[in-house]
Amino acid sequence: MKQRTTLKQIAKIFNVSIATVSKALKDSHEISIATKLKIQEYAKQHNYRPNSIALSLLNKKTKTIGVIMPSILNPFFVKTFSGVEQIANDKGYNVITIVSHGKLEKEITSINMLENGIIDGLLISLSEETEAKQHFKHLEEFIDNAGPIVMFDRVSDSINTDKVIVDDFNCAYKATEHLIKTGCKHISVVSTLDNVGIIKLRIDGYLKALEDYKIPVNKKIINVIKPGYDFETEIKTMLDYQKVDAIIGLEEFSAVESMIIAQDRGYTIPNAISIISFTNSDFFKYTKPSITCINQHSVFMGKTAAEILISRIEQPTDTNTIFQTKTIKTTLVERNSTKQIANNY
Amino acid sequence: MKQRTTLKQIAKIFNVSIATVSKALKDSHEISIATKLKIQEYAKQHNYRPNSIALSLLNKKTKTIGVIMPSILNPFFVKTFSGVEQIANDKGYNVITIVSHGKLEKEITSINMLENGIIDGLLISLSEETEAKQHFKHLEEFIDNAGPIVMFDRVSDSINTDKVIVDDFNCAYKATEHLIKTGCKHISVVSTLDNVGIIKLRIDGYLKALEDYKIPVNKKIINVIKPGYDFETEIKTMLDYQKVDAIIGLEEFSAVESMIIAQDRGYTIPNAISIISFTNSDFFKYTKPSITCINQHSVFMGKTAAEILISRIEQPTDTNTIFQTKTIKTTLVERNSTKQIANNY
DNA sequence: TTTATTATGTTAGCATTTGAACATTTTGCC
DNA sequence: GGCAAAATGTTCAAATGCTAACATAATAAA
Repeated sequence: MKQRTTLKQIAKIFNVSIATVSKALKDSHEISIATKLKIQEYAKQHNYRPNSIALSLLNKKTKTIGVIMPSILNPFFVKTFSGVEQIANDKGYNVITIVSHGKLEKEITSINMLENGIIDGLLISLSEETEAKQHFKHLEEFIDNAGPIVMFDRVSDSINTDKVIVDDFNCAYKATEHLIKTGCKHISVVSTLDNVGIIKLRIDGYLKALEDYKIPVNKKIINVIKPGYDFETEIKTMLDYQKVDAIIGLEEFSAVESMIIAQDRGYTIPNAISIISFTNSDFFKYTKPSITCINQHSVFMGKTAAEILISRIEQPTDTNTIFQTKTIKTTLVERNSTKQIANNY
Repeated sequence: MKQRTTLKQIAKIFNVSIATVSKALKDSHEISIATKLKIQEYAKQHNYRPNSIALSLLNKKTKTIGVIMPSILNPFFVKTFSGVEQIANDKGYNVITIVSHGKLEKEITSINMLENGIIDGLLISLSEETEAKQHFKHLEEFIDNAGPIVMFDRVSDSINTDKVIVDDFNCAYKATEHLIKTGCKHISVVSTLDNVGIIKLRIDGYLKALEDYKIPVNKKIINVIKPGYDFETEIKTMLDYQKVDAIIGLEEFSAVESMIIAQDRGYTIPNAISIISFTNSDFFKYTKPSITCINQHSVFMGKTAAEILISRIEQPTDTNTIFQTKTIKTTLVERNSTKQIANNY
């Protein structure tokens, strides 16, 4: 790596001031054509590029945004990230990504690190622990010191920012309703995430559907598996001791794993047990049977969140801004892990 | 967002110079305890954080690295990225991610953008087009102007940098050998990527295994599907008109899709046709049958690449550095899409 | 001579660090 | 007690790379 070309250097070579070089490179009319030409020529040849760090210091804008997610090894977040990346790049922003691994501590230190002026704004999906402990001071601090935040998917009402969410209540309702219409009566819900707001919403939607269709609730088949418990054991026990004719998996892995366990125990899918999963993973096409799922349009969600954030950055708002919450509509993608809707509906 | 706290501000409040504040916050012995205390107290209360942009300008280090990948909607790259993110964060670096979508143009503009001093170094897996056109000027320029590059997975010998690769030749060899040992004789290779160096290496490894085991080569079942051709049609045609008893998929999707198509056409897996895939996607466990694959240890690859890059950044090398190429060992993960090894081996 | 016009330079500012310089106080010694 | 030397506390100035407002100089036209 050789010495980077700077205005100063060029100025020295042509025996002019730094300002002249700066203006010449901007093709300012103030500078004579001859001077401009030779300076531009030299700059091009030496591959001059204005130092963006210096520019950032000057403009107090870095054209960089941050994204904090609980996980990246998860199709939902990968797709969301992909949407964010696309929009950010289109609009000339760089994206700094941080994975919180569900840990509040990591979230705090990362946000503190990003609070020093490196990013113009932040996209965040809260870590499990953050939601469980309802700790949001770090977010408020960021907003105070660094710039706007847009929360997506795992959001909190306690923080006043823009939000992009999925209609979790409704889509859980729709999924449950769909299963009911295909003749299921003992519908289980399985999740590995506890204390996460969206999970509560989904379960509420599920309960509401049961209520509306006058199906009794069996709490033993609402299976939120806490950390430390073995997924397989829990599901096996449930299948052995409870009547279950459908499973709604609240995350990809819950759904596929449950299906495999059920198949191993001899249940046919979808006749003995139907399966619906949240999140549309590309791989659901390839399982046997392919898995019916709720498409949360995660790429679109990422795009939307990034768009909102960038517009907030570019046209900062006054103190009494009203923040918006955008809800992404979900769709049910019917595949072969659910039965056809019965005639009497 | 209120006004960010700066040294200047604090200095004004206590009627001291900026330097005093700076030193006080660094707990310098030059400053009296009383002054230090009140300044530190105030700084803490007002949540002062040194502006990293100003520091970057001063130190010519941003503690940020870039990662450019052809795709992010691909388990291999996601895992690699995850490894990179972990190491970078451990070492206090931020990661800026850019997806080239296989396009040279995107790669060039991104690298130019990152050449302005925003990042201290770059990790890159070349886009398909870059490899096809053998265009590397942008990379050389980056190295000249901005800092070290470490290439991973899709690398080029034309560029003198550190590299982290997979032993593509050997693992294709091993996969082919494994199939041969389980009794397969008509082994097809399927890929959707053309003009990518690693694909050539893999095919070479495959050919070498055939040669060593004296199995005749049938070029019609080496199926590199060019853009514009329909995957399904190509595979169907191959299965209908050629004798095939095994398929090696050079990327996840090639493998799963091929398996599904074969199953649809009535072939049993693994008895009629065996399947081996490159890259260990978590979902290969959940297909029926589960898919035997080559674990490329992508997370580890990402970690290794990040470690090399950061050490290059932190202890810059002289002009005549010898760069290293690290090869990640792969392992064959046997599942149910391949037969057991026959007795006579 | 005055006034534009054209080309270039000066300065301040963005936030920070750091070694040198300065001023003040304390200490030591005769 | 007086004075130099040492210690202490604080400020200055330069540096990072760049821009923008303002200033200056020289030339040409009125």
